[in-house]
Amino acid sequence: MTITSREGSRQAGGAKRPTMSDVAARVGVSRPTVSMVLRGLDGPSEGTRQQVLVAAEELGYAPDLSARLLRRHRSLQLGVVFTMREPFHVELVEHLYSCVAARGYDLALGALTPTREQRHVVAELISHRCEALILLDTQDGTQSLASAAADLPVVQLACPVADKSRDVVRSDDAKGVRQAVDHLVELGHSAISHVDAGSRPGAVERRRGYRTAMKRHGLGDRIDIIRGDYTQEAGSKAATELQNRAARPTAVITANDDCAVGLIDSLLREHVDVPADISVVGYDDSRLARLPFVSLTTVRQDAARLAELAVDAALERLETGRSEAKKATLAPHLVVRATTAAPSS
Amino acid sequence: MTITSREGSRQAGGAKRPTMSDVAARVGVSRPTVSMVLRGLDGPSEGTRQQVLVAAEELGYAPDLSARLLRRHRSLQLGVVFTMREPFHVELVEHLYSCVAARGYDLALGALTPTREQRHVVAELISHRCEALILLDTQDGTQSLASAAADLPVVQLACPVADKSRDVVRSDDAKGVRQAVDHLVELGHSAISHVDAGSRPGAVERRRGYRTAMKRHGLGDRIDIIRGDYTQEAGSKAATELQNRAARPTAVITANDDCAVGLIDSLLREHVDVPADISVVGYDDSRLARLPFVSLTTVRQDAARLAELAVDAALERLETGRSEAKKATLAPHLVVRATTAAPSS
DNA sequence: ATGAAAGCGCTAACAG
DNA sequence: CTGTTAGCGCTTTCAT
Repeated sequence: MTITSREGSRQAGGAKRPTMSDVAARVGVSRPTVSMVLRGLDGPSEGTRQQVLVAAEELGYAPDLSARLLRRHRSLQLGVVFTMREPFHVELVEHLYSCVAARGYDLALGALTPTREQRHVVAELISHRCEALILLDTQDGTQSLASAAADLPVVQLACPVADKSRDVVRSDDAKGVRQAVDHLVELGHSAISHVDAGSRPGAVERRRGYRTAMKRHGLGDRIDIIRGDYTQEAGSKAATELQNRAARPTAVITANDDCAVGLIDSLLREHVDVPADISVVGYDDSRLARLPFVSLTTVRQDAARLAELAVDAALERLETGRSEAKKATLAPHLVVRATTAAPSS
Repeated sequence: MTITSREGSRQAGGAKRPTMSDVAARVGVSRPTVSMVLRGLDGPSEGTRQQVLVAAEELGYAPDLSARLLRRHRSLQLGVVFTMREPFHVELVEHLYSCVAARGYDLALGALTPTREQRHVVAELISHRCEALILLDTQDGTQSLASAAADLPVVQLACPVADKSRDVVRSDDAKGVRQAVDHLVELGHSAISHVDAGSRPGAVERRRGYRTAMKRHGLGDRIDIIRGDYTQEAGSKAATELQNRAARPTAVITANDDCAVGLIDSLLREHVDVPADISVVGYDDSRLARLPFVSLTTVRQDAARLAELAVDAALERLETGRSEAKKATLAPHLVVRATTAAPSS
């Protein structure tokens, strides 16, 4: 076999990638045959199949997904809008990866960063022909999506927003916080504060759950909400605020695990002991909370299950054509570890 | 929705996406004209231009990147292989995003997760026709890339591996650790341990830097390396190991900031004070280290600059056809904060 | 300044 | 079981 001109002019970045025709030519079959072998369809005989696979391997053939997509009108990709800085998002995305893989789809990551806001990220995912969008954050509310993603299934994962037309998969955050309050009250606490997450997604619900639970225990007048965020820094700031007060609460329910850890660390540095001097509850049961030395009492969200439900919701729309919005709410549950104890009287 | 005129059965999702032909038809011009307007090329008159833009907007037209790529033979995408769980990677990726955007390229994220190893991730990026690869991790060494990415420019960012043909952009880790040792020695320490990152990328260099610096200070016989990792958990384990010893070192240089924080927190919980009882140095100067309540003495790597150099290296290969490997090494520098002090007694 | 035609790499539909 | 044909949505080249 003669050397083609292509293989001859091999340069940095210049080497042409082998195409399906190249593989076909090498084996002496037609393109469609190669296509079928590579996609694992049956039809081609075992002999051809082997030859094709060998040839593809030898040539270093890699399928061109763009061309495939163009022809098939299906990208089999789900777009995910998320924040890499948030560990819980990362955890969800990892689960999303395994879910979609098991169902023959793929994930296209659209990371929100300081330089890329939701509007931009969503447009990009749409241009890549994602078939559905899974949002882990709703940065500028629901607005910027309205036009762009009008025709696309959109699932909001763990970020409830008032949009009746959209699928929402989430944990019952109010209930989760209520469990935390119940736990603390049982331990004997009554001065229970809440460090919230301001206007971030989910914060409203957690705040409401806190208020409701406090009132139910007759502690309505002890309600104390400290403005925070889903970050360690916010927890640290909250610690400072607490230290500046005349009277410290005996327990704090934080916005999430990161916030809790920030709070605890700052307190430790000022020799305020957790849980001896103050009890702290996190939220998410992220990897962080489970670390042996953190051992945080926290409200567990089942990330794997949330991811699964979100993927199911998206694929259901795609494959069965469902068009009514579906809301799935999982029950969270409290995981008691080492950061909560009875108040020292 | 009801059945549309042209084709009866639609995929779930309903309305067919408008194509360039639709926009062209609406305005009454040809496809190429629309194409040029949308790409901002000059040629079309100002009148047509406006009409096209309006029509595109009204129809909710979004370009199909796959089709564009197929025709242009350029994806203008750089693939990034990284680990979402590592904060420093996240930081680098955020910088990469702004770098490539400024140069007219885009990023395709390939996240390594427990279910997706490097081999798979790289294959995926290649199938998406990325023009170059930026690796922030070399999970299974350099091997699995050999065949797949033979013809693709590959830049290793902050993960030096012995591959002479590849571009490498990194900090001089050995030097960074040396600065940390120097600092501690100046403070009066001599029992300085190192928690390393085992076989993770970069660990070898940092270990070597530690050894060299210790010897240079005549502390060759005090060399003490504790096996660790780039995680808070590893730091915590190291703390446990230290506590089990007869004599504790007075200072520890950790694998990275996460590891340092894990170490510090575990020590704090056992009422070992940092820096009073033991000094701790991190590595990376990540967001974590800069948090006011952490205020970690650490070795700063210039993430923004590293990202920039990596993108430059990749684009240089693509655009100028450079083919010799290029190694760029930045000088890190020590940032002294609150976790180091003179040894007590 | 604009249009017509060709074709990128692949797969669906049909022929043989 | 395998080959032929056509065309996805876009951009390039060339003609007008």
